[in-house]
Amino acid sequence: MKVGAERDSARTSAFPRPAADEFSPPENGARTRDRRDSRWDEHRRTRREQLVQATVDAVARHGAGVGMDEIAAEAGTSKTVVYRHFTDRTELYVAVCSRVAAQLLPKLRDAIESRDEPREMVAAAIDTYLAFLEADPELYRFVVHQQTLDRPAGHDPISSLSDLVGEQTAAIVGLALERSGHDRRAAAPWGHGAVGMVRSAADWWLRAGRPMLRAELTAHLTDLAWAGLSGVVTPEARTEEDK
Amino acid sequence: MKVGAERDSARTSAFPRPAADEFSPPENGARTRDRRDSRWDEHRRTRREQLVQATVDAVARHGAGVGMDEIAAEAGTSKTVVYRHFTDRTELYVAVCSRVAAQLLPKLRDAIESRDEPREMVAAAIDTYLAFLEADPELYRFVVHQQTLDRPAGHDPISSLSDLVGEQTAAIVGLALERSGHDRRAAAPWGHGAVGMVRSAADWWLRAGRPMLRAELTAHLTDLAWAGLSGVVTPEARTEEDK
DNA sequence: AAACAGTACCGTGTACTGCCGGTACCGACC
DNA sequence: GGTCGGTACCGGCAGTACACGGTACTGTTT
Repeated sequence: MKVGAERDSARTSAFPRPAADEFSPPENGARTRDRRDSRWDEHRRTRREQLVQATVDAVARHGAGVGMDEIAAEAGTSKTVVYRHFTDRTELYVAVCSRVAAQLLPKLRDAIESRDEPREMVAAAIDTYLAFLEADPELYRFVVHQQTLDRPAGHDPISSLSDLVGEQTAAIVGLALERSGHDRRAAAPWGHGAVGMVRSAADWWLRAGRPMLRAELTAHLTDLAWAGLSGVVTPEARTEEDK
Repeated sequence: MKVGAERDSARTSAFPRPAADEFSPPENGARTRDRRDSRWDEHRRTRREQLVQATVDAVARHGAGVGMDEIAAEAGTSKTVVYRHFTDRTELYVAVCSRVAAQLLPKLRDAIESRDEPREMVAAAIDTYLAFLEADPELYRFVVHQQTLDRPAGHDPISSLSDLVGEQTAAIVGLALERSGHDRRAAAPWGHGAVGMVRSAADWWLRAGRPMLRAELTAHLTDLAWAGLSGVVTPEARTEEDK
C-alpha cells in the first residue's frame, strides 16, 4: 500500500465518483465539496487500489471467471463496498487492466531500451510479453480475454490490456516512422497489428499446451514481426541468419 | 387412450446423437438404431441448419449479445427446441462459426488463387477478410469476440472463427515453408500470428470508427505482413531486406 | 395378415432452478 | 448532516422439468 505523496488537489474529478445518482449537489457549482467529503479522498484511493489488488488475487485463486462475490470475499468485504467504488464490473476490469499495464509497460520499455539493434528490441519486447503471460496465465486470460459486450456507441475508453499495449506500441512505431520519414498514419494499424500478432500466437501457444519452448516461439514471432511473410517464398534464404 | 401413464418412463439420454450417417448396415452386430430413429436424421440436419441461420438473423436483428430466447423466437419456436438440437449455447456458437468459416474460407482461397505475385496474395486475403468484417460487423463481433469462458481442463476443439482461419492459414504457411526449405515448425505461430495481426488491427479500425479507408488499411497491413517492422528504421528507402 | 400395444422420436409451451451482476434498505460511525 | 458497510433482495438469462399432443416404426397377439 502506497500512502505517501498525497497531492492535495481539491479537485479530484475522475476517480472517486460514486455514481452520483440520486444525489445532486446544490447549485453553487464552485464549492460543492467540504471537509466532510474530502476527508475521505485518501481512503477512497487506497480502497480502490486494495480492491484492484483483491481482484488480482481472486483471479489467481478462482480463475479468470471470477464472480463479484468472490472478489468481494477476497477483499474481506461484501459486494456493496465494491460497487460503491466501481460503478460496475467493467470499470473494475478496466482498473485491473490499467494496473497490469502499469506493471507490464515499463518492463517492455526496459526490454526495448536495453538493446541496441532494433531487431533485438523487437525480440526482447516479444519475449517480455510472453514471459508475463507465462508467469500468470490466469491473470492474462482475465485481462486479455474479457470482452465487454456493451457497445456504448460513442466513446471509446480504451479498455482491454491489448488495447493499452497496442496504443503504446502504436506510439512507438509512430515515432520511429516519423523519424525515418515514413507515413505516420501507418502507426496505429502497425502497433495494434503487431500486438495482436503476438497475442493470437500466444493464445494458440497456451491453448495447444505450449508445444514449443518459449524461446522458440519468441524467435519465430520475431522473424515474422521483423521480416514478414516475404521470407516464406524465397528459398534457401534462412531467416534466422543474423545471429 | 393411454395418456400420461408413462410420462417419464423413457427419459433417454442426450437427444442429438452424433448420427454419423443415415445408413446403418442391416447385419451390423449390435442393433442400436432402427428406423424410428434414423428416419429423423435428415430432418435433424435441416433443423440444425435452420437454427444456425436463425441465429445469424437474430444477431443481425439484436446485435452480438443476443439471448437464447431471441434466437428461438427468430426461428419461430421456443428455447426447448433449440436445446433439443444443441446441448448448450457454446455448441450453437461453434456451429455458427463453422458456417461463417465455410463462407469465408473459400473466398479467401479464391482471392489468393486469383493472384500471381505472393505479395498480392497476401494483400487480397487481407482485403477479403476486411470486406467480410465490414459487410456485417455485428455478425463479426458475435463470431470473433465471443469467448467461451469454460475451461474443460484439457482439450478444446477449435471453436472461434479466428482459430479456424488461423488453422487454415497455418496450413498454407506450412506448405510454403516446406516448399522453400524452411523450418516447418514456424507454421503455426506464423499462421495464427498473421491472422491475429489482421484481427486486432481490424478491431482497432472498427472501434475507432474507421478512421481510414479500407483500402488504406489493407495497404498498411500488407506492408506489415509482408515486410515486417524492419522497414520502419530504414530511412525512406523501400528495402527488400536482403543480406 | 390385420389389429394393437408399445416405443422412439418430433413439436409447443409454461414454469421452474440457479447463477450472477447489480440494488434497496438498514444500521453504525463520525 | 454525511458517509461507510452489510444483509437481503431484484432481475435477467442460460438451461431444465414437465405436460400434452402427434407420427412413424416394431414386436406381439389374434
